[in-house]
Amino acid sequence: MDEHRGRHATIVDVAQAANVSVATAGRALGGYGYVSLDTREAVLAAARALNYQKNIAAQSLISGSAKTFGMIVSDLSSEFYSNIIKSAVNYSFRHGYCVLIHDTHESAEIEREAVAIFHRHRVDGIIIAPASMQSLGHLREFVAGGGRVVQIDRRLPGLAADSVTLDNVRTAATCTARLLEAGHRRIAYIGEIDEVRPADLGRVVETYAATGRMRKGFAPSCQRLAGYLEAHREAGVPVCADLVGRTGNYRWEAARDVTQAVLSHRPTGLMTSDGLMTIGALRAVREAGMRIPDDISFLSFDDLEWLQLVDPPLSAVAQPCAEIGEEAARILIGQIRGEKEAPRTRHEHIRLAGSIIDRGSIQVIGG
Amino acid sequence: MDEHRGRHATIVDVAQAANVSVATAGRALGGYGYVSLDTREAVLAAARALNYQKNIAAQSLISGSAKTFGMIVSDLSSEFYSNIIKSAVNYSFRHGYCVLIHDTHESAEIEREAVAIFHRHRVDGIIIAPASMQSLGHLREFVAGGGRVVQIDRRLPGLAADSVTLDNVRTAATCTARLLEAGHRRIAYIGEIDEVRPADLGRVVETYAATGRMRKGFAPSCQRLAGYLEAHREAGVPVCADLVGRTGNYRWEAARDVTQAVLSHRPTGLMTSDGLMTIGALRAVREAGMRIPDDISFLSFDDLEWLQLVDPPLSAVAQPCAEIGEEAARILIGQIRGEKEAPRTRHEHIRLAGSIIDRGSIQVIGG
DNA sequence: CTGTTAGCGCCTTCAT
DNA sequence: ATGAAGGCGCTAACAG
Repeated sequence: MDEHRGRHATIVDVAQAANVSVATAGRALGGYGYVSLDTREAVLAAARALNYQKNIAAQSLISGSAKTFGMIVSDLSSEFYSNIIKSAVNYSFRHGYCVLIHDTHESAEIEREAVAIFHRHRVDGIIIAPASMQSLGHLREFVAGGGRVVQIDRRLPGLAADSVTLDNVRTAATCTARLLEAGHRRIAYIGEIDEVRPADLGRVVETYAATGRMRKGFAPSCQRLAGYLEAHREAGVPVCADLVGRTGNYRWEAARDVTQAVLSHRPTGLMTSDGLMTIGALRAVREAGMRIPDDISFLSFDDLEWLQLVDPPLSAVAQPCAEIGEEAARILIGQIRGEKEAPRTRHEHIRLAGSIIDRGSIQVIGG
Repeated sequence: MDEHRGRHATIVDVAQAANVSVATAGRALGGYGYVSLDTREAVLAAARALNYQKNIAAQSLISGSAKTFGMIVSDLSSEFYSNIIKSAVNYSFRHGYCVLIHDTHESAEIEREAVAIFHRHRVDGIIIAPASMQSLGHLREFVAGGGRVVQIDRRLPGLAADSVTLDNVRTAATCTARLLEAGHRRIAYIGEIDEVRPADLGRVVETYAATGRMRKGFAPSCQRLAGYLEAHREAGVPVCADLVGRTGNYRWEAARDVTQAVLSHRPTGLMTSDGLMTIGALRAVREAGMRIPDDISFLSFDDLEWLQLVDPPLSAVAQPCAEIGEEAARILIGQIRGEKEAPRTRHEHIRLAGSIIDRGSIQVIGG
């Protein structure tokens, strides 16, 4: 009658068309149990003729799995996250999983909502770049209720869940070492560093120089500062606190202003803590009329597409986005497979290293 | 026993905890039918205590709707699509829908797979930027089976489905008019234009000049060429076929080479057919040692983030990504609402206009 | 206002 | 190798 909508063929329809029982049709369609070759083909033919598509909701009700992952990031359209999503989605699909996605705009409240909705969809796992260090109750609850979680990019220390992150300290140290090896002795670092109070910054640097110790902090810009300091220490090069620029907020205008100030202390090289800082720092360098790499060497943390399009192209350290996405999905699938008995108490924490893309913006100076 | 996984509270658990029947619990939880205030609160409290989350799979089995959309694009990580996805996802969530996503890398085969899987998930609709003009059988079948489809960015003429696209002709005409108004009489256009054979290009331009008619073609670069020609005609300015650069493929290196050749015909202004062409064209302009906007005015079709970061910043026409995504989701939701009886034969085709972002790369020359 | 009952589409024993 | 029957978690008739 009025079945112009939602008139999907069911396994019953297929069974009737093929003159078999629903059980047999189910076996042929689902690839389980015993079915004779002839019946199987008859069923498959009937299914094709009816354009039968298995209803995953029904399957999920029984199996408990919707063959679906949820993915939550703070900004879906950023070059970084969209690349991670792309690889995670592709990997998941190749392994039979769909991906539900959501964007929180860094709102913990929206994140909590997203987790709840994914829970209602009974996703087989959530890949998430947590929006907040504080509010993680919803994730804890999800995990406590048996939900699988893999954190990416950011890792909550208080959450019992796997993670795939960049090794910020090591990668920043590698970057710094590259500049040091090129002969630079006055290297500027521009970052948010909001976990360290402005008044404490000088002391942190000096303490590190004296003891080789510092609280690494959780924020990437702090961990990367640690790498910057470590590389100096290993090379036996003292750090001048005036060369560490702290914006305190996440705006490129602040990075421009801070860089402008730092430039007056005559660095010969400069590295940033991420792509946004790169924008501000580059602008300040240009406004100061300095030429890259002749007047100053430039190394961007985060490799964004436009870095190869500016003049001159800028060297950068690229995060392994594709790997991060794949690893996260791989871990989830691994968890699902390996859950015959083990209740899992230990967690996997993968830390990947970034790789430097050399575009010639680092000048080698007199060794 | 071994219920450390998947031990989700069900409506039965909640009903028992609240000492009511499942039906009553369902009514309280689902917000339908009559429930007294006291019972409702008791049920809700029990649900909260058990961290009950409704199983959407079960709900979907009855209602026929999983409250989910599917979204398929050819490149999830492109600035263009990721912005569209972001807005579509946000709009959908705000209206109670989740979004499943997939990336086809322009493969029609993967697209067919994605549609099938989304069909199995019984999505309430698919938002898609079709990968191929030819292969659309899977979409036809999906629509024939009662599936809802909204096309974005690209529109298949042979598909009975709504669409949200950019008005390429009008937008390109606006761009061209902007250059013409600035006094330019020799405006280069760099595009893929692969639907027109190289040998035919001159004839197409001349035919248009003579008759005001041309086959607009389906590919964006051709429709935008049409707009370019139309604007010239309206302004009474003749087009020189030598200024129309055809790459024939979608690679920035080709755009660079073609632009290099076109520059020898001394254009005073240049516009591209999209972001990739912009990369090649910009490189050619730089390599030719020409200064923007003094030696040549530059207008990019597609506004990418880096255009404001190069020196000098480049003016561009921005596609309304956020609007495209929202409109697509809005149409889908509208379709769902308006399907009491109407079997829908007419379809909605929304064509949005791009807007020019002026960054000063267009020089006004002697009027 | 509340409880009982019968499915939605599929998988899974258990017979045959 | 195949069929019959029960149930996953929820909603939608019905009664009461």
